[in-house]
Amino acid sequence: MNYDDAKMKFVSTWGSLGSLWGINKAMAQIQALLFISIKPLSMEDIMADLHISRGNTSMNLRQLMDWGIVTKEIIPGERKEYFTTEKDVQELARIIAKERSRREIQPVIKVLKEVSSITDDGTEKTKELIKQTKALHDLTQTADDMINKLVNQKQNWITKSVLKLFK
Amino acid sequence: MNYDDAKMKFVSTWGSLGSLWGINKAMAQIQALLFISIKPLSMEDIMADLHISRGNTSMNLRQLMDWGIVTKEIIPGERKEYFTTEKDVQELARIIAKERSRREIQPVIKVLKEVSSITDDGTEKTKELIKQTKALHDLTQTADDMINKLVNQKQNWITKSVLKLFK
DNA sequence: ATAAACTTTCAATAATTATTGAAAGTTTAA
DNA sequence: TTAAACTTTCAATAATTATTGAAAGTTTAT
Repeated sequence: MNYDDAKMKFVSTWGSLGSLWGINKAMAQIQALLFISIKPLSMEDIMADLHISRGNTSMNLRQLMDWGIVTKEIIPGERKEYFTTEKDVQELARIIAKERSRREIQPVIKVLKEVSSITDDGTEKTKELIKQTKALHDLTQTADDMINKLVNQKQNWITKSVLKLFK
Repeated sequence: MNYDDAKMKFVSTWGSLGSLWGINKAMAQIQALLFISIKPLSMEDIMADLHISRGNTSMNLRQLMDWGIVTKEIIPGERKEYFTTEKDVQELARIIAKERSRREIQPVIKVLKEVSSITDDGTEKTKELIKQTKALHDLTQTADDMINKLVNQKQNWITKSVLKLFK
């Protein structure tokens, strides 16, 4: 496999994986492109490489910046804006996990807490609803805590040492 | 909040959360409904409660069974089929994590390995592609291992003890 | 102040994904 | 074997989500 094939394969795989980390295809592809680029890219560069429109590129770059994954780079003497992505995978994972937690997990935890806190009217179905949503709340909360704590460790040794525990 | 409101809120929240664990809305809602039900439900029950068609119910129940989350229950003397879901959240999490790993993470790991194994032609861009996809491969692999190992522990004490490590 | 170079916005459209409903299929009871 | 009771399938349709492209907006240089 040559460079161009490998690049294409990586970009499109990462793109279709977007759903796994909760973003759309174009957004994931732009990030992938920047991730393996050796220099900042302009909107033109991205449009040409990915064959997507200017509007699409602009909107998705903005979203990536909102996530804190991509930043504008000003190149002196250049009129165009250039973009780069976080290049360190650990840091990337940290940002993504934090954002997903904030955007998706926290709201669900809130609802689960609410639902599991209704007053017990003594009926079996109410008891079951409370019991099950409480269990889900605890699990979600625990998982969320773990993800955040794991991902906040900047050093890799923690990951390794935890892994050892389970080997 | 009364029982019916709480039930509705839970079912619809869990439904819209479907995307987070990679399944569609109806599928997640059916699972949610079964999860808080005190007895197995028939297709009719589910259709009526969720206001969805017979075809939709049938297809999504089949998918939930493929995932291994829902099972058919034969009730003696009854002609209809009844359905139940796994009620233990830990076990539920185990099944879901395992399936997602198998369906989505493994294929990506495979591609990352492939791409990061192209022959180094000495150019800077190839070096960068190899370096970055390798880093992504390692991270994804480590995360996948951790998820699987954590989730395979049936007892909750492991989770608690890991958590303590990071407090 | 003007115009060129560039970016953003957003209504229209395309692509994708979910849902329906009715016909075909299956199982059970008599 | 027939018919009633039930489930599955799948082409048509609806709903949702992503993408385009051109007009409007912004910035910079002269």
